[in-house]
Amino acid sequence: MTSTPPEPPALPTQYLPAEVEGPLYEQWVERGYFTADPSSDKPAFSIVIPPPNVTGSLHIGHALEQSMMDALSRRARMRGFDVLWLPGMDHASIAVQNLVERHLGETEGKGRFDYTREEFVAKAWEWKAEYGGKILGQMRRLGDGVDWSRERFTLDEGLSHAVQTIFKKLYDADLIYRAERIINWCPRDLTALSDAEVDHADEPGELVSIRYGDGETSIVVATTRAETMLGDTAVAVHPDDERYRHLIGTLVPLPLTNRRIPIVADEHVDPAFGTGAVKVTPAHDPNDFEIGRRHDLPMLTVMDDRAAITVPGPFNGLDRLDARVAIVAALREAGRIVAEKRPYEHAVGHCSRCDTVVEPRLSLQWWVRVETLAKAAGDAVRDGRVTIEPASLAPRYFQWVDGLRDWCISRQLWWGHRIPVWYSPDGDDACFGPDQTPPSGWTQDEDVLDTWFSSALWPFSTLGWPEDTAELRKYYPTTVLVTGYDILFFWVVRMMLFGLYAMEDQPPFQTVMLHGLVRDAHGKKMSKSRGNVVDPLTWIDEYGADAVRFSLLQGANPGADQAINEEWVVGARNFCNKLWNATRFAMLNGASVQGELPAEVAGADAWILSRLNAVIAETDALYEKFEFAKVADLLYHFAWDEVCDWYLELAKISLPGPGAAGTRRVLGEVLDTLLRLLHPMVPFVTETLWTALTGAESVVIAQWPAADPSHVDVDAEAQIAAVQAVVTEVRRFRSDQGVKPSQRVPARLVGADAGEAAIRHLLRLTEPDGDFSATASLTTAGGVVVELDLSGTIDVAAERARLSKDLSAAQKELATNAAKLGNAEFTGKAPEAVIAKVQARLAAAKADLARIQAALDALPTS
RNA sequence: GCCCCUGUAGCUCAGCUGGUUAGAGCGCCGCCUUUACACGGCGGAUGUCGGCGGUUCGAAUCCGUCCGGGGGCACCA
Repeated sequence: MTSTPPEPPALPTQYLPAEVEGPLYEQWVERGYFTADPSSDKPAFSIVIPPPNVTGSLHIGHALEQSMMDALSRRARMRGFDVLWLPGMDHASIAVQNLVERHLGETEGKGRFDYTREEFVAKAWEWKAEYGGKILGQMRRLGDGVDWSRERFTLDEGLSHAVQTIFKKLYDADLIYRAERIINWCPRDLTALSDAEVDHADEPGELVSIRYGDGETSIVVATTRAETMLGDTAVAVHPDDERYRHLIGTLVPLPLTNRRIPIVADEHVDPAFGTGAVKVTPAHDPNDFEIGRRHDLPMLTVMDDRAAITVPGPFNGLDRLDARVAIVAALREAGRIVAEKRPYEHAVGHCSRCDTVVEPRLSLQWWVRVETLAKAAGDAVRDGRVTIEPASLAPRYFQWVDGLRDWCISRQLWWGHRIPVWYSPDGDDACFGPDQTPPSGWTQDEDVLDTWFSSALWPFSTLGWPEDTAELRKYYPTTVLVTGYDILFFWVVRMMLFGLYAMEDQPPFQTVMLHGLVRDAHGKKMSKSRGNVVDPLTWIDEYGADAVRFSLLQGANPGADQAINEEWVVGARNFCNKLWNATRFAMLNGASVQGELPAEVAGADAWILSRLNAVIAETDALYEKFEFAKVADLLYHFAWDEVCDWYLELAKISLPGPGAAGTRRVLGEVLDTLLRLLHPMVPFVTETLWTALTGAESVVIAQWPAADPSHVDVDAEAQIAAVQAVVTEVRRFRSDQGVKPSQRVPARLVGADAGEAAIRHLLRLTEPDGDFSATASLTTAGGVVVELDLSGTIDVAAERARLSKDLSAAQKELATNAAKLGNAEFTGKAPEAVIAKVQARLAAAKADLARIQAALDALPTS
């Protein structure tokens, strides 16, 4: 596809991302670069995107996560894989329903129950069409190379089919069941929640001790939820508790009611806590529910679904919090309050969606029986079929998966996958698969499934399961899952449960790569209330997508949180500009990318090819471990320090000379390779530059660089290292002496050998002329002597300070190493190589010391 | 209560299996219109590696302990 090498377009002196990004992205998509091809012979590399909420917009965490996935998949494509990066969105049941409700309240002034179910769901789809999916456009801004032809939505027909299929499969296997249990109920959203959807927070409440009964047979209980006493059906004590043994089996009158409740013995009670006696409200507390089951106690529900009291009498209709105050007041008046502790810090569960205090409530719901599924999910990681990166986060996975309790999957909502169970007029129930028709007269269960139920199927439902598709065969199990450690439980564990079950024990992914949270410049969590949330899109607008991507990847150490700040992005933008100008320089100087490399390379050319080879190998090794930060750091410093600061400067010597053709070819090779290495991280600027440099179609489909060990050149590396040492040292001298960088200084060099031309060029040293008089002589670290004619303008004090500093460093070095070698324990026990190294350092220190001392002695005494 | 992570330069972080004068980015100081780039170049300063103790010839790195941050799980009547 290469066209004839074009005339090098005149690049402006600055990279302007806004002008190239949009058109480039559209071009990539149109050319089908991101479209997977299951029929190709190439091996598969697949990633499914963690589906963002259809309501969502791109936040900085997405930007990080997607930058990682894009880098991995772009690199895989260049390495010759058939890449599928599958995009899509989650229907986000509760979140969307709440948004749509609010929207309808604002636009039509109506509430949810003013609509029929069908009307409401239709409104939700309208809402989705109009406002949903904003994030998809933003992903394009970031440059995500996803396969848009395979975009999925969790409420799509195909995915719904998958949901119904697996529900039936689990139902038939008795792994889904319906039962009345204590669930987490949100009195605002009017739905059940899973344990994972409840956030616990310590809050100041009250601990009230209440005396039940009178005299010898009375018993004092402590509670933070006095209002639930109306539903008490027992008092429990520990069976071994001597204080209460005589009361076990007796009945005690329940205050404010005319009921008498039994005192029961239960191991669950901690005799050391409070009074050692617990009021038991089986219908409003999970532990009490268990006690109630063990003792066959009545389960008395005393609140409605909005958490208002339903017991006839003075408290009827009161909200639970008002009821708490009223009931404590009534008990106090009745002389039943023994103690009150206020504030009393204790954990309270909140709805993760709307922050309302969750009400534990006895309720008939659908559940997934997780025991065998969770065992399989744990084993898949234990036996190495799935790797968790970084390994340090594996314990957290096991903490979740090994302690998993049955999962409440039904939600009293309308937006979502409706439970595929129907009831006969006689009350029988049956589950029907997607291809089955329930008998007429049967009615479907009213509830929908937890959003995470369909997300759990994502790695295979998106590939066509339960149909036996080419996609499913080729891309499952997916290669790697990239997601935040904060979502391990919500999503990763559940994909493992269902993936292993549905796909014949094949896990949904081979590796789970967990990243951390993006925090603000000071490592603080971003939140609206703190006001420290940053919008990646404003940064993309200002600095370009590549700058945002690169700055995020620069901080991305596996599993660790990272800070981000606008200054980081500026730095990354500057880096892109550096690449821009390096390529611009190369093109202005006739860099060539065609044909073989010169057979003989020497000096800087040999050195940079040797370094390039090492950098390729290192980059590959780091990518295998998902060390994005280290890849970014490596390429940043190679590009900036070695290529730009040294190689380009050195190349300026030979470019006009007789070796120009060879250097032009090496220069082209270096830039070509560097741009390919960087493309997965900074796709736009590399595409712009690489196509301009090479005239080829696109770096997106270019080949990933391969290390070539034949380029290793130890001598050239040593030669350039020596040049760098001499140049740095003389520059420092010049700087200390106040000699301007541009000033040319006559000089005589001794011992510089092949490096002399380079040293002269970089230091702007001219050949000694007729009246050359060495007024300064520097013997540098490599033994190279540089004599300079500064016409007697040496600043002796500055020079003495400089040399004295070097002298003390050398003395310290000498002493450290001499001490080591003088230690028989060290020489006796340390490995050969370490001793040799110390000896070499000692010798070098001695030489330095002599050299510096001589220079000091040569200074005129002022 | 159990478990995990973490404390390194002003800030944010690398330094894994112990062995150069402990590094980077940003910031800071000085010099510079040197013909790719001032979104730049060159030079420079800055750390008793949280404290104490131990293992070792040798500890930022391993062990113990204490102090300080962050997080997960369970319980919280």
